[in-house]
Amino acid sequence: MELTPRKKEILKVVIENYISTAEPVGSKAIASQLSTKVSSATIRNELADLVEMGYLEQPHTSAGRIPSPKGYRLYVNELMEQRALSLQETEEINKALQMKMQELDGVISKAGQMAAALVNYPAYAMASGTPGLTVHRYDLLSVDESSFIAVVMTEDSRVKSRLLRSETGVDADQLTALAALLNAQFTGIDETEMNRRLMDLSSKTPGPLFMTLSLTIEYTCSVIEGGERNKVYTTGANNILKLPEFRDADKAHELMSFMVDNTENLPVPPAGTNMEILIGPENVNEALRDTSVVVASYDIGDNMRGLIGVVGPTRMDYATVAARLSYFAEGLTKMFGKQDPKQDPMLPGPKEEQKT
Amino acid sequence: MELTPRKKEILKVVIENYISTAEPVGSKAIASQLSTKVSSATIRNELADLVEMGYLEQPHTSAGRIPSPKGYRLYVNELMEQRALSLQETEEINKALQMKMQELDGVISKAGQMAAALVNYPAYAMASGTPGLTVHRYDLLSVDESSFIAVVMTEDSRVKSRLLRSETGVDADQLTALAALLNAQFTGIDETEMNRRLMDLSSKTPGPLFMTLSLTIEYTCSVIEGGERNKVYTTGANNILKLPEFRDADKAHELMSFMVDNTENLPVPPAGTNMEILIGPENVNEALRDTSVVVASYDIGDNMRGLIGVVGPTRMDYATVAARLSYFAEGLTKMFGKQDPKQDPMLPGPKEEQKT
DNA sequence: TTTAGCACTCCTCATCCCCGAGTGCTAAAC
DNA sequence: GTTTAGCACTCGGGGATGAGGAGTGCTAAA
Repeated sequence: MELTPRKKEILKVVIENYISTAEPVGSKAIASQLSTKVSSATIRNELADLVEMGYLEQPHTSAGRIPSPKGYRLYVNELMEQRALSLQETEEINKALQMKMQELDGVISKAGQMAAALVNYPAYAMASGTPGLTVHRYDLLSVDESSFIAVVMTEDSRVKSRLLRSETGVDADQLTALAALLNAQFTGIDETEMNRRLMDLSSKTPGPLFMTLSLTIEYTCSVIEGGERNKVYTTGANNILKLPEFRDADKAHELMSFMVDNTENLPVPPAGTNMEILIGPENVNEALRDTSVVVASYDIGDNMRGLIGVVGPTRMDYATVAARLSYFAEGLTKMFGKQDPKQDPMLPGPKEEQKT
Repeated sequence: MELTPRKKEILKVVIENYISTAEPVGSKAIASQLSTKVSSATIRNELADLVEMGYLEQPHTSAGRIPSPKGYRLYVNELMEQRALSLQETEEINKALQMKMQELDGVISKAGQMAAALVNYPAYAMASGTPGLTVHRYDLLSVDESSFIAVVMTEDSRVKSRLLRSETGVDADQLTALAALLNAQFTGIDETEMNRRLMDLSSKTPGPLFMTLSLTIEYTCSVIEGGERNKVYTTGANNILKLPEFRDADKAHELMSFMVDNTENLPVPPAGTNMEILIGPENVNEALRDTSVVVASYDIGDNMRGLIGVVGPTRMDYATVAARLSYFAEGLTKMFGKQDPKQDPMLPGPKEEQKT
């Protein structure tokens, strides 16, 4: 059977009605919204065909039709009109983008929060890429006979520091020597290599100094391994409680628990694309098979990508969500990109405001 | 009318039954659980008195009794037995306490998460105290002709750093001079005073250098003002969906939204106490009047206090929650306190593990 | 003061039935 | 061949009804 233009139009009307009302759509209602005027009986014939073809479903014999995942997929791929954002919407998003995002630590979770607020669905945010971050430079600052400050600057120009305490004591000269050693031998390498070299040095270095060295390396490892990357932030989970499909507390609880616990299993868009929409069963995760996910990515610096995803019912307003999310992600990319290339892309220009 | 011991015992039985079942408790059920054997009719007489005195309520004439807030209050103050934690429970909490809490940034939210997991209710966490944090020491490290690293150590020994970029360029000598100036004139003072002194210097300092100076001060202000203090973290909100009183999605949504949005209005225990229990209408916040809140505090360093609060139905298991929360808070206090006093209390001992 | 007995209340749950929206099918019209 | 009107049918939603049962209050006796 063929998918005539009229069938497509009917499908579109059904989906858009269902998106806004969450209730099965009947033939009469469709007839009144169609561009060409036909009777409801004609629509019914078409609807029967669409059900047969798998684009629509019927909750029971005498109910209207609701879209199937296949129907949503066609809608998203072909029928959905690129929704133009209203001036008000763009302004709202721009305002959100102007939020001071000072440190990378914080940007990602903030982005998730704003995405959730933007679309009124739960959102998650994470960073991906740069699995092997390395250290670019070390500084050790003497504080007193037993403490010093370790300052570590990573390859991607983030700076982290911590007060460390050596039980054996360290003086300023030792720290200078140690910093030289670190900068010479412990830059540009990954964690395993660091530990290997540390082992090598264990015999050649005086005990107290080695203590201090390994302390610093230990801290360094925590910096390059930890941080915001790998972490997933979820927000706006409360939004799902407003949706009729989650009025059942058990369902809502299931999804929420999944989102906060199984953070590793959330969908990630394929490399090279900026946005992906996963509809219902297209999700690999069992817990998401009744929901849809829209994920957008933005660029942070050279080798790192931020991800913002939105989770909602399959009846999600794809056009609006996709439009807002992609505009927002583009804004984020621009925000990171527009910085002076010599400057660390993760840091704001000097003019930026400071208040939190 | 007098509150006889038997009345108290009955009240206690009613409350404990209601806590575990969430259903009105009848006279027969009470009779079977009382220490002295009396008939249900006797209980009914007593119940009628307790209702009259305001300790119990009756949903409708022929239902059992449920506790009123006044009843819960009496229970919490007098009747509730200090619940001893089982070995398993203490072990569980101890395990949670061993989680690596490396930086103050993170400890507070982590504490909230663990509290939520511990009691299966939504929890919030925040820090209070030290409104006027000041800077103890500055270091400026030259990176290239236009960038440098600012390292700021606060009075409470936290160290923060950031790569800054001066449009006008700075060399190492200038940075040294600037650092000396900062350490001489910008330590131990609060934000307003900082800005005042900065103003004073604006005319006396060469333009480019002043740019760099104000940039650094700007960053410093963001450090001492921002950070984890003042922020409130909420977690475990999904827990309420398991409770029968929140099966109604609207109620659950109302509470959840309140907890994520109105974070400033969450209850704080009065100074000088370690724990407070607020029952139903005792909460000032409108949105919390049907819920109870248990808040415990722990000490972080000298002039700072961490807060963990748990929100649940008035039918909350006060004995267990209070016991776990206070044990947990004590553990946190100890964890911060046991550190070498010379060492920054917010940082782990050198032996601590590093993996995240 | 306590207890047994009893009538009464009121919620819960299951059943039933009506109503209406919507369908599928058929036969006529275009 | 396609569209339309007509009509019988289906099925869920919602209100009415009634039995069952847990629990109460009251009274009178122990």
